[in-house]
Amino acid sequence: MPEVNCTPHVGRPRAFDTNTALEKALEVFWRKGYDGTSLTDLTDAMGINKPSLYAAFGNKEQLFLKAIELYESRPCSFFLPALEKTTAYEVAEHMLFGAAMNMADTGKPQGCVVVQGALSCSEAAATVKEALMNRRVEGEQKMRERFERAKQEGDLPANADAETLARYLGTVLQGMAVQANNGASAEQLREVAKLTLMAFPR
Amino acid sequence: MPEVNCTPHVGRPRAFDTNTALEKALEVFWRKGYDGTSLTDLTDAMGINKPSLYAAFGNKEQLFLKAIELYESRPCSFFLPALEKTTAYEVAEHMLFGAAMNMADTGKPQGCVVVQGALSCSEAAATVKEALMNRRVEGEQKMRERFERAKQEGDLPANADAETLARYLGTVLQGMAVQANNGASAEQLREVAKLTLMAFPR
DNA sequence: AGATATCTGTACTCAACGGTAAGTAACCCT
DNA sequence: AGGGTTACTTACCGTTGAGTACAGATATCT
Repeated sequence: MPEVNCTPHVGRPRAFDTNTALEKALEVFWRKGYDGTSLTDLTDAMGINKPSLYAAFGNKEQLFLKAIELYESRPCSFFLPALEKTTAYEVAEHMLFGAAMNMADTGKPQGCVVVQGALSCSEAAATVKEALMNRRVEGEQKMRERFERAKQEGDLPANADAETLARYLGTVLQGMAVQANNGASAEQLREVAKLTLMAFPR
Repeated sequence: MPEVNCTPHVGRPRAFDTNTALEKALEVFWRKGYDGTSLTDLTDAMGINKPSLYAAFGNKEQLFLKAIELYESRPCSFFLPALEKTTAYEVAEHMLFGAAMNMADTGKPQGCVVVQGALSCSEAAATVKEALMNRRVEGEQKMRERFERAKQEGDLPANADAETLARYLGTVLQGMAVQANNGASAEQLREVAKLTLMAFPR
């Protein structure tokens, strides 16, 4: 896998930090979506020229995919940490409250780039759309597996439907992204989270 | 308000049906989003040339807004009928099951154009994005008012939080739109609907 | 110091974008 | 039948889209 941050030993050194630039690109894609973002939007935000962008990241599509990777691996990401809680209920709890805080964070664009980056899009964005869809589906798959484990460990009843519980949570999380775009506050999303948990077996 | 379907008595008659053309435009916007849809996409689908489109609908933005109006007023729309059910629980039930059927309908684009038409978008789409956001928020407002009425009528407990219940339902409905885009079936969405209703007071 | 390798900025390509001018075709009214 | 009005078709406008050629700049390696 070609590393974004590999610094060659020869030649003129890069005048910008690729990770910082990638963060900037992520923010633009997040706010404007893939189709709504132009290369000019990107280069303006990243503070570089087009040839530098192409040399460092390939093209618009690859830049987007790298930005998504960054998004999911950032320390403030709540998804994977939530999965590691000790019971299924706690997993759901941390997932929902983490999302509430994260998606309504006013220091970043609202919502979730994996949801809103390319939900409906042009044919040119088909690859990107599919990549995002796969991430959403995989996220639910991980929750499902976690809940199946919980059934074996006994903290979910044996008759619980792990698949539907995962899809239910996925639905609320994705809905929260839209809510955040509607201007919902973190507190309002927490209220939704509490209500969501009332349908979750404990 | 200028009516789309006004047929003047003089001059050459229109060679296409404006409502049929609007349906076609709606379908394209629904699948591709506002930014992802080009005028060529539209004229191809509508079977007309650009000047006809501009003469009949104004411009791309106005065409989109008219398509949304059509979307919400279509007979298959489930939202307003659900509001008229006799109890709050039945309202929620019909809302959720209606959405499950509607959004996963394979005869149309998946999801909901009000959610995915311009969630993240360019500055050129700002007006359209705001219009969609307002529709989503107004939908929740209508649910909230319906639930407040239900409290007075006694079919919701007096201590129920109408606002949060409405936002909860809105969140799940919007999440279902994303789920449908993920490829979720109507049956899978119905399972989510059932689970959602478990948190709803009856 | 010189050769080599990489990055940067300017200036460009060409296609697609949203939108329109102008001439022709088709209808109603008198 | 002819005038008035509206719509359709073709060809175009200027702008912006993504992507690149090329020359100059700046580093390491020998």
